[in-house]
Amino acid sequence: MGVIEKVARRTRQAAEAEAPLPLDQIVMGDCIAAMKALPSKSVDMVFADPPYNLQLGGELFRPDGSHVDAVTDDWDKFDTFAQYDAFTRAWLAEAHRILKDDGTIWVIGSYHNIFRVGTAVQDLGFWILNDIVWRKANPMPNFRGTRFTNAHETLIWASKGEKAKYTFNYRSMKTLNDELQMRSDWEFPICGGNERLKKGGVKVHPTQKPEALLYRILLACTKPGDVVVDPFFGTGTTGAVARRLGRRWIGIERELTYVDAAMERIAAALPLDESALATMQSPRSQPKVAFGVLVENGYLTAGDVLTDAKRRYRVLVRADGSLASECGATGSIHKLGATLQGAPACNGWTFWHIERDGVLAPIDTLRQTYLLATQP
Amino acid sequence: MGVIEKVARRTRQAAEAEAPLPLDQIVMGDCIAAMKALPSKSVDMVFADPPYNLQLGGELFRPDGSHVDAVTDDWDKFDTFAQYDAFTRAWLAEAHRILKDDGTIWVIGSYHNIFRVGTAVQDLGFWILNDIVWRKANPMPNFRGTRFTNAHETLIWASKGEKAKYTFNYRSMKTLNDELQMRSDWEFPICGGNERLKKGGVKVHPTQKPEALLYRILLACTKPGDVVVDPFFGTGTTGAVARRLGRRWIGIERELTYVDAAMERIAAALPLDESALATMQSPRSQPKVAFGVLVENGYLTAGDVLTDAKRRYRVLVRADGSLASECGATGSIHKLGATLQGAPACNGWTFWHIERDGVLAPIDTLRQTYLLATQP
DNA sequence: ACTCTAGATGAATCTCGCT
DNA sequence: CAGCGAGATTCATCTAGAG
Repeated sequence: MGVIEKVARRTRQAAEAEAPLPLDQIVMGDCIAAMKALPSKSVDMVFADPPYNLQLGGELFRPDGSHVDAVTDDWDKFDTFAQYDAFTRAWLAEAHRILKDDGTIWVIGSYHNIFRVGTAVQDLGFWILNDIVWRKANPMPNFRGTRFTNAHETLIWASKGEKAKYTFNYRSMKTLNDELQMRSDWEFPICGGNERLKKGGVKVHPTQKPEALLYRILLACTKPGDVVVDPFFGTGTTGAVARRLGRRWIGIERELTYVDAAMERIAAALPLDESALATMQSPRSQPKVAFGVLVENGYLTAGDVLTDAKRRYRVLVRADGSLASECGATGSIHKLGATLQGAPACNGWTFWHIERDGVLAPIDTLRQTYLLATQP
Repeated sequence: MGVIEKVARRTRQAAEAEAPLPLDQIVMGDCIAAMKALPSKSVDMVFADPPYNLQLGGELFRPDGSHVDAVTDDWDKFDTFAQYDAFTRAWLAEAHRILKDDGTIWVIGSYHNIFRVGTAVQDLGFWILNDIVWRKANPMPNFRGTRFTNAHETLIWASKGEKAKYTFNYRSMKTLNDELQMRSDWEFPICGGNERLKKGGVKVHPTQKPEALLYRILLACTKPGDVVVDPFFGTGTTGAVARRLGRRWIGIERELTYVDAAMERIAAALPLDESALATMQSPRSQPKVAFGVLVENGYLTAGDVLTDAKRRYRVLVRADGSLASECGATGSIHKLGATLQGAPACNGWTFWHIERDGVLAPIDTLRQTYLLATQP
């Protein structure tokens, strides 16, 4: 190491010692440059909600003709995967540097970007602890019927390295989950209602995250007084939740509109009210079982014959859980029951029966058997 | 049949005879070499359950210590991930080659490998259609309480390219899910009970996948008779389900123990008969009925009045099956519906209604009636 | 004040076949 | 290959306004 490097190094160390962390503040500017200004090994968590690189095509309309408001912001535009990867690795490298050795990072994304983010996370030496699935209670449907409803997003939780220590408040999570271990799949509604920031009736940010999500993350993986950095601060969900939970925060954001909204929001951050707390509870897995699930799991087999209690109607179970009558009519258990009876509606679970061991039993008993076998 | 056709046909048969697909067979050996022996663009789906690279932590990484040169350490990590990546890209490239242009690939993995797999999938030109989460109803708990219970695995579904066509049986999936769109999060129990293959009380394969998972995948994304290749066949879940559902399969596997177990298992899998195999069809694949045909056949008469459900618009049916509004606008049922609403598009079948016996019903019901009356 | 209904909307890689 | 036209396609939740 030459003299110049030595001097430069000493100067930088001195500068770091002098520069205090901009705690509970928003730093305006590019996230990579802003993180470079923070000292090494100085923060306890990085929570990042980077651009997803959606690559959307043309306009999309709902079946009722209304227009879908897509994410068309410039900050989500990248020309190539290589460009997105370079950006990802640059900000992740800075995140790694500013984290204390026992700090952790959280990143959220969708299938558009999360695989590239995860690969970069591993390549930079982070050690993945869990991937977490946010199951959306109310996702936007797939309006054209071309794919499965995109009903979840993925989060990655990683420590600084394989042997690194990290904070995990196991008891808090177990308590939050009715004395069952917290699983890697979490269900929350998307951000809406009063929580969704609006200005003039228009949403301020296209992708505001629910506070319940950040609440669980900060509660699980930080201690009171810990410092959380959010390099893509947006409208400041991380800051608002951190303040409520007694954590310190640093936000980095380029857009003035978002910064203004975030400042106002965090200043007003009130203790979580009861309705918000209610959404924190992990809902018991839904007792609802679709008829098709029984076919998939072998409780019924395609080809089985169902009848009503008086054996007036006779139908065949098909591979996809639809029923087919001898007269050619087909449909779900409810629809076909209604059609054959000429009724407006029908509860297929109690209407249709299957003969087992000479006894005619409603198919609802099969559902009960399935639930008993799979519910904890 | 003319001479030319006969010759062409014989030549094609000869070509196929030289390199026939090993349908409904297990090919023993390395998956990359075995796929290389298959012709290009010859199969409809690849389902892959590759090694999860779980050994990365113990065997491929050096322990983290201050005495180890940081640069060398990073190099080492990159090198070992590179090995897994090279293997992944090699078999994915072969999968891409053997797939027909309208074929799709499914890959399952966990956080240990799925990010690397997903990145490779994208880099090879595949176009991700969905990522699917398999929520385990009964996952293994995290015994040491150090992380969230790892309660899911991730699947990637991708077409050969952005503009590629693919099979998605939307109606079947909606029926299977009680008339709601099938979401990207699926819940199944892990493979156990009678389904779990055992020999001498010990499980034959450590990661046998549940048949219900493959059942949904094959039902959703293949047609009867389609060919599915599984390059990591294991104990043959893919083959067993494919046989039951009337799909053809090709398994590739190195371990003799697994091959033996798979052969026995698949032989015992009973194919469903044709009527049970039938599924709900999308309207697109049903015979098309032009609106004019209903007029021609007296299901509607020129001069009949149609309105929308709320009776905001009122139009007259004309002899050629076009509609005429009081304001002078005319057009097909779709076009006029769109014009009057000022919408970009409109489904006239569900938009326009006719009053019969005091009840307002969509004209689509007339089409259903016509189809029932005329279909064999 | 409360109920009911109609309308709006959310990180979305969202048609197909013929000319 | 671009353009055009037929016709297929949505779930949970919140808000506003009517009753």
